[in-house]
Amino acid sequence: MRLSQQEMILNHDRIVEGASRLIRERGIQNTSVADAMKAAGMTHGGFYRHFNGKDALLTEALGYAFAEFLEPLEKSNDPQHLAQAIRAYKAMYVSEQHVNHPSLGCPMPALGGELSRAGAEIKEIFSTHLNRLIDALAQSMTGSKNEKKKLATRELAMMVGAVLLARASNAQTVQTILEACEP
Amino acid sequence: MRLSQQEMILNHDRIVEGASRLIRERGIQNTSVADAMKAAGMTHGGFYRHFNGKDALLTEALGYAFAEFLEPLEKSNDPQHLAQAIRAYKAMYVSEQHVNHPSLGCPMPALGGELSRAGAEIKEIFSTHLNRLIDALAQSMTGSKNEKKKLATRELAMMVGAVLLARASNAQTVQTILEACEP
DNA sequence: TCTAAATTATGATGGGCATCATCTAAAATG
DNA sequence: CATTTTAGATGATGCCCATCATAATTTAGA
Repeated sequence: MRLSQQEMILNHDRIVEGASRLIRERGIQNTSVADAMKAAGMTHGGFYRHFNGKDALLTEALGYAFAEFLEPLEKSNDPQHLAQAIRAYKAMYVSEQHVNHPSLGCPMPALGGELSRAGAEIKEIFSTHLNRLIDALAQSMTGSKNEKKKLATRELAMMVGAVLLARASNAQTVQTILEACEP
Repeated sequence: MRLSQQEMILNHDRIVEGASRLIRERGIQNTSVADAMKAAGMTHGGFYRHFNGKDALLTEALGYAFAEFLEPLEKSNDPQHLAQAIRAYKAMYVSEQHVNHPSLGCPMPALGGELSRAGAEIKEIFSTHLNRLIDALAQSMTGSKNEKKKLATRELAMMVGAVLLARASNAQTVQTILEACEP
């Protein structure tokens, strides 16, 4: 059954990518090792050839989820269209699409609760990517450097909170939250 | 072992209150029926005399947590000191104390993630209390009735997001979030 | 006082989970 | 081409949990 090294790397990546979707969709605790392996088309047995344990998978999957979700924002290096890209990104964030499809969405509202009880390493990863997102959003703010970062932090907190609240609310309340918190 | 009806009601309330603390501290899934009973000074056996199952306890505990957390805000009926009470409430919300002590804090950042996967009944309870909190905060806003509610919703989303992000962040990032999101 | 009802404790059951030992067959290596 | 290495499959182990049946014991009521 042995695979080539290339195929093993592909499998590894498929496990991480699938796990990043599953944990955003169902939560970390509701995603078993067997679930993650099945999503990659394998059985649970080979898992420990790829990762030391579930925590190691979580670390990689969290990083992947952030990278995937931040990519469209950080890709737009063109200062011409930066403002427009940020506007579109915010609108996407505070949208019914995002509320209803966490598996491809932001890891922060989806996993924040569980990660609050995680270890220092995970919190470090979380903080790093959070600050990356804040810095990206700050580019479209006005004021001093500190002021821009502050405004971006406030707005991001609002967007994260809006998605979190909307996901736990009934349909009617979802609408009022999204309308109130549109960028 | 039979207790008086009074004592049974007291026991029931103690289970609910303890559970509301445990689930905010550890999460719903990390709080077992046995944990909740032990917190009330009992063993797990008698649980099903009080509740149909874990879901029934969750329903009551969530309602209790909201009631307890909203009480200090809604208690201040005096329009004289209302503005001051709301100011103090917001400051308490976006504080290191609140970030570090979820067991007595707001259920929304603590449980939002898990509740997003809960059933309609739970989401109804969540929405009801969320709207109560929004209405309370809206009293200190200016503008039309709709505008006031909108502003309160935005600010509450920001506060909830700030606490959620801070709890999953490293110590340094906690500070920048709290400073940026202070009311 | 004595019987019956009811609350809590004890213990069992069945299911899910993370982890690991072992097996297999195919790729690396020489 | 022969041997070694190893990715993944199978299956077992031990733990935790929700739920429930039954036992023990005390209050409520006759």
